[in-house]
Amino acid sequence: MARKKKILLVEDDEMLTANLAEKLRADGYNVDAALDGETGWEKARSDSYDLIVLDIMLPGLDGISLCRFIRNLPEAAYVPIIMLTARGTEHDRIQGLETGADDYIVKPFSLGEFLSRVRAQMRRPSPNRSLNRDELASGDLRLDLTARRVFKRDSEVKLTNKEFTLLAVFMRNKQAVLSRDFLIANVWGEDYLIGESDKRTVDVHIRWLREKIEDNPSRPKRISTVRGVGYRFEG
Amino acid sequence: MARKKKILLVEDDEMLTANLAEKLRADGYNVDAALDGETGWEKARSDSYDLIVLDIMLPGLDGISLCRFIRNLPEAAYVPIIMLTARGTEHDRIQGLETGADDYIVKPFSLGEFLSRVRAQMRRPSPNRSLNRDELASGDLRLDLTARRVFKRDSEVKLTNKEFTLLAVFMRNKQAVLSRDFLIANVWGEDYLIGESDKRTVDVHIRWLREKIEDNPSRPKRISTVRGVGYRFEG
DNA sequence: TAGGTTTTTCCCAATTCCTTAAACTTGATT
DNA sequence: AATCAAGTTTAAGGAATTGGGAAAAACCTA
Repeated sequence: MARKKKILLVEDDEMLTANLAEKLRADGYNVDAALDGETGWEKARSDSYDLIVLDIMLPGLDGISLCRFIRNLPEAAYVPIIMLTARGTEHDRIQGLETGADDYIVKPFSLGEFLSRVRAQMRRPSPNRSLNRDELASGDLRLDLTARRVFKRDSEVKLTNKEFTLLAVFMRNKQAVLSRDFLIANVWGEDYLIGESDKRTVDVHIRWLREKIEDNPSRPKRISTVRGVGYRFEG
Repeated sequence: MARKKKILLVEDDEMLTANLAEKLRADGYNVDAALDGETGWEKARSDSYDLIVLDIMLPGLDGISLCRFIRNLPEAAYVPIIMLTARGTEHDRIQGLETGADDYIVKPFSLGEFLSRVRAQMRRPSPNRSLNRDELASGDLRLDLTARRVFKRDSEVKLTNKEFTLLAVFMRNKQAVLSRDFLIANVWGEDYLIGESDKRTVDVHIRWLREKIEDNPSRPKRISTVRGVGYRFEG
């Protein structure tokens, strides 16, 4: 039989938490609760959930920041998140959804409504399971080719288009020395006509990339240069 | 029919090992399991695998060290390695990822996810397979054309671009006496114009090369001089 | 279209590498 | 052993390559 789905509830109103938890358990879910933001963060990062319910107003770490943190965890980036808030103002709402919540419930709400939203999220064929995701990983770098996102250690690194493709080419050719010509052909395209002088643009992109993925950009460990030949991505 | 791909599984949780092995076998792989680091090491060095799955936390020899050892085996240096790590143990995790694993999976994970990551590694036709790597070896010298690296008795020797191509030319023409003209044509390029007198530059490069690859540079054993003709690389 | 981001170009400084020249060593030949 | 041709070694200048700053150009997006 299928494993029970696990839900994390982060809400500071104990009464409400108890009610919601009870309702969810009655519906067959496995529920974990946290009464403040920090505890919620601890749980979110150390266990894996199928859904996270976050109150926006929380003591300590607020729901919006927490949501953002969670979205930056490579392993939890795609967990569905439902936000709860007392205020239904346009502003909060937009902010909430922009940080990547999947749904938004305005207090007060009925248990019935709550449950049906939860079920909706569970039904949704979320991109959560990395089953069909096309990924490349190496060391503590992981890159999701489907979503074009890159994670270093535990947090997301924002790369531009060229940087991303460049990195992908490197990761598909670990350990190999790649010439500028090869990189241009594979990142810019075979047909990219280029004068000898413009190969320097490769160097510049390498620099931007190093800036973002190296721990110490001036002493690059991941992408090393092979003088006179090109660059090499170390495993 | 193609040979079954062989996977080595090093994980101390017997239950988990059994599950993973079963799943992998059902998917057509040949699975070998080890319940501790030492056994894993024995197997890794005495047999050849297409993929190795390592838990980080292991009794005795831990996964991180094991991974490092494997990466130092010349014949297994490029086997894809997937690490299994427990969530939350920030420190171990980061360390592990730097030793050159090709992917990592955070526990708890689903069997489906596990399998898809295994398949991803197997699918990869990258230079990770030692089979596809372009290598030249002779005695205790090994030179990896793809990565442009040279190893002398398992430790890397840093060569400059010219030195590297020079050595490659020698190793492709073992035992043959190569004239300076031949070397210039093959290392510097056919079109390299040079005054008769300046063939000395070849000698100078030979000298740097000897400095780096000979045990005793003043009594060269690998590259010997054939007076009046050129140089010869001894097997 | 304005404003921000991404991509490309350009230039200079730092560095590494290559060449050249010259002194020195070795080996062959007589 | 003396001589000469060929090879070796060292050091110094010069060439080539890369890194970093900055800004123009192209590209988006609101």
